[in-house]
Amino acid sequence: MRIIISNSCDVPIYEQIKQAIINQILTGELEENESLPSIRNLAKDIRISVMTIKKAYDELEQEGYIITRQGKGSFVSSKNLEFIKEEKQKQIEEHIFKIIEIANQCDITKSEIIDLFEYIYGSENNE
Amino acid sequence: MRIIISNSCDVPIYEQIKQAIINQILTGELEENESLPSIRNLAKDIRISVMTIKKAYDELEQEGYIITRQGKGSFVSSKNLEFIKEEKQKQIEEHIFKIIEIANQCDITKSEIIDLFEYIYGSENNE
DNA sequence: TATGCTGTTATATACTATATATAACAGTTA
DNA sequence: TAACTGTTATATATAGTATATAACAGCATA
Repeated sequence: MRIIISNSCDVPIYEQIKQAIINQILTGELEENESLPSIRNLAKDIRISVMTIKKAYDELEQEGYIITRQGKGSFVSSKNLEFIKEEKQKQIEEHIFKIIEIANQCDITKSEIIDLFEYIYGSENNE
Repeated sequence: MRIIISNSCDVPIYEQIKQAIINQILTGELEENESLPSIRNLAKDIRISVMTIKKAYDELEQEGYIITRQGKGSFVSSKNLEFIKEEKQKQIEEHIFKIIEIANQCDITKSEIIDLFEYIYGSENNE
């Protein structure tokens, strides 16, 4: 499993691990029911405490991304694609909230934001 | 000075103070060269330690929003508002890049994003 | 110059989140 | 039984946040 941890970053290690795994689930790099590395192995791999991995896995389970069984291991939970799309839409909504918050601070108008979006979208997607 | 602090929020108090003051500068509620409340008065007003106010003011000075002089007080720096607006626009661009990245992962279309934006913008701004 | 404002610095304490290490415990499978 | 899984408990360390207090220093003015 490819997970890169930054110690200089102010995001907690367990959070970085969570995000890396969520990302791999959402992109399909990790498939439904696929087993995750054991907490001990992953801890050894990326030279992190077992407890830190456990904390990441615990939160992933609580949020419904994985299922953990004592003695067996952890597995990507079998969720439908619609759920994943909803999760992504929530992420987009978070960014939109932040954009509106910033725009309200400095009189940037709705149409200015849409223009900016259209411009960036166009150059990103070669339209 | 109207500053509302939430203790239940996970954003540090000094950060909430910073954001409140930046907001007031950007909206013009605090004008250039206007004096800010003294750290002791503000601390008393909102029932917060002087040191916490100082930390907020220190960071505001480091980021160029205010100027502090021992014995005199703190003042809104006479900074080009256009510069600040450009900084904010860069922040918005970063969010747009991330939105497009997420959208490309799961076939969310440009018009779906714009619809979502219009919807959220409308409910946030009571249009 | 004395008073009363400013901000500054240093010290001590406290709580929480994060991260580590270690050991013992418990479930699963071969 | 052996060798994997995860779980729980304990202890320790560090950093960030927040508080309280006291002493120090600059500025303005009566």
